[in-house]
This record gives sequence, C-alpha cells and structure tokens, in this order.
Amino acid sequence: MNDVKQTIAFRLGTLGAVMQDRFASKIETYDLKPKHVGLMAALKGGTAAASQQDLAARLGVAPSLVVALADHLEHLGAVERVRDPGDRRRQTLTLTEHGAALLARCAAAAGELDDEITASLAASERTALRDTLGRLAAGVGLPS
Amino acid sequence: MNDVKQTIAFRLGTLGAVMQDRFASKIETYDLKPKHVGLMAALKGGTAAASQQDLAARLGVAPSLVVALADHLEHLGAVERVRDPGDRRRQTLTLTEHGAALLARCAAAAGELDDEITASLAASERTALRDTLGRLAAGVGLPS
DNA sequence: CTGTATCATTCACGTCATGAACGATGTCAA
DNA sequence: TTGACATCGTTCATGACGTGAATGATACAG
Repeated sequence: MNDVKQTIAFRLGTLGAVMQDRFASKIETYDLKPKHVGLMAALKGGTAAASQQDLAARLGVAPSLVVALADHLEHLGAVERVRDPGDRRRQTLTLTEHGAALLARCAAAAGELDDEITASLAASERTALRDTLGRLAAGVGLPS
Repeated sequence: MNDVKQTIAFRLGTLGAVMQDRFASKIETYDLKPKHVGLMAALKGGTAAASQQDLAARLGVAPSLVVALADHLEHLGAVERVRDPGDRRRQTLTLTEHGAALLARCAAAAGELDDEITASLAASERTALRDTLGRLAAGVGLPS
C-alpha cells in the first residue's frame, strides 16, 4: 500500500486542521480565534515583557498580524499595551487579569476537546501521546 | 500551570499547521497542494468510481472546491473526468497512471517528512504515535 | 408532461495572512 | 552635535483560500 494517508505527517496535518476548527468553535463565544489564544499563551509563558516583534518571531507570523491580534485583545481588555520606557519604539504586551481568566477558560475548552477526542484511548496512551507531541513540537522549534 | 500549550488539542493544531506547511513546500515542485494530495488519496482508496459530491463529503469541503481541485489535477493529467453513463449528471473521477505515480512521490515526500520530525523518537514510539493518530483520525470520522 | 430534486459549475464574497511603505525612535560614527 | 542608517509598530494593498448562492443540465415521481 504505502499510503500517504497513513503517514504521520499527513495525519498530523488533517487532524490538526480538525482540531483547529473544533477549538475555534469552542472559543468563539469569547470572541477569540486560535491565534489570539496562542498570543495570550505566549504572553503568559514569557518571563520578560514581550515586544510585538518577539511575539511575531515566537508565533512564526508577520509582525503586522500581531498588531491585529493585539488590537483585538486590547479591545477585549485582555491585554495591555505599554511603551517600553527603555526603548520607546517597543510596545510591551502584558496579560491583564481578565486576559488570564479568558486564557484559563480557553485552556478548559482545550481540555474538554482532549477528553472528547481521546475518549477511546487508554490513559497511558493519552499521556504517551501528549508527551510525544510535546517532543515533536520542541523538535520543530515551537514554543513550549 | 494547566497550560493551553500543553494540551493535546492545541499541540495537534500547531503541529498540524507546521506539517501542512512543510509538506506543501515538499510537493510544490509537482505543482500540488496538500488538498490535491488528499483528493488523489481518496481516489486511490475508493473502490467504486467516486462522484465529486462523494469526494466533497469525504474530504469535508464544499463541492465547488472539488471542482477547482479536479480542474487542476485534470490539467496535470493526474485525473480523468468521465460522465457516469448511468447518471449523466455525475462526473466520476479516476486516477490516471500518471496520477498514481504523482501520488507515490507525494507519499515518499510525506515519508521523508516523517523521518525528519521523528528523528529523535525511538522506533517503538514512532509506531505507537502512528497507530494512535490513526485511531484519533478514525474517531473524528476522517477517511483512513 | 410537469414539477421538483440533484449534480457540476461559475461567480461574488469574506476571511486570513503577508510584504511593502511609512513615521517615530534609537544608534553609531565622524 | 549631526547625519546616516537600523529597528519597531502601524497601515494599506494585495493575494490565497474556501464558502454559499445562483445557474444549467439531468433525473425522477406523480
């Protein structure tokens, strides 16, 4: 056979698209898209206050997209934009309390999604999958 | 922590996007996009000659998109469109020899990609991952 | 034969993300 | 200090992608 469809890469691609869609519909009540969540998550993980350029590099998107995402998150009150006093070109983004709460709800939604799709898996397989995916993500340079 | 980023759903989403991109750049020399490969793979797997409606349903896309994909594949000589004599509204798509060869190259490309991203994994983990992903895909109703 | 449903196709549209241009700010050398 | 150049955030025009409504051809029930 040697089928494309049974390849890890292809399955990750198609499954990833489905996950994105399902996650998107779960969080649309918060007026958020997956990329917004990605941005907030990067903000939470980051130790130092992040400039928009840094964020763009971490997320692997164009800086102009970060502007749009930050605009929306700021409008929701999830994020604050502050000029870096040390370098006034930079906008440092920080997560507000409301943003953290929102992020927590998104994490819960993702958790539900996990439960739904891994319902037929043994607990050991589930943790093995989570672990393996984490290493793959790290391998391709994705923020963990 | 309870981090979104460590969730299976989120990791599948981001990893899936990366895989799609990498796979797309591997096959762009054949003038193909991942969806074209998906269509050809569905064609190969299908026993009976498939109508475009069927394909659209299997792939989870709009029928009008199948038209565009089939147009391109037909132009490449990878697919043949034949009116179903039993129901002349239907166009049945079949994979040509050239299409099968193209599909094989795409399968090889996906295989290379597998090797690249799973280089740091033990062979047992790799097969476990492939198996688990297959079951997840089946669980969400994806064609296997 | 007539009305209705189904298929493939076309077309206008919305969404998403990018890259080029621009103004503001920083930096470095003369 | 001043002038050249780099960097940051922002705006804007543009292209890629997929959808849904409208259309014409064909099937089918009454």
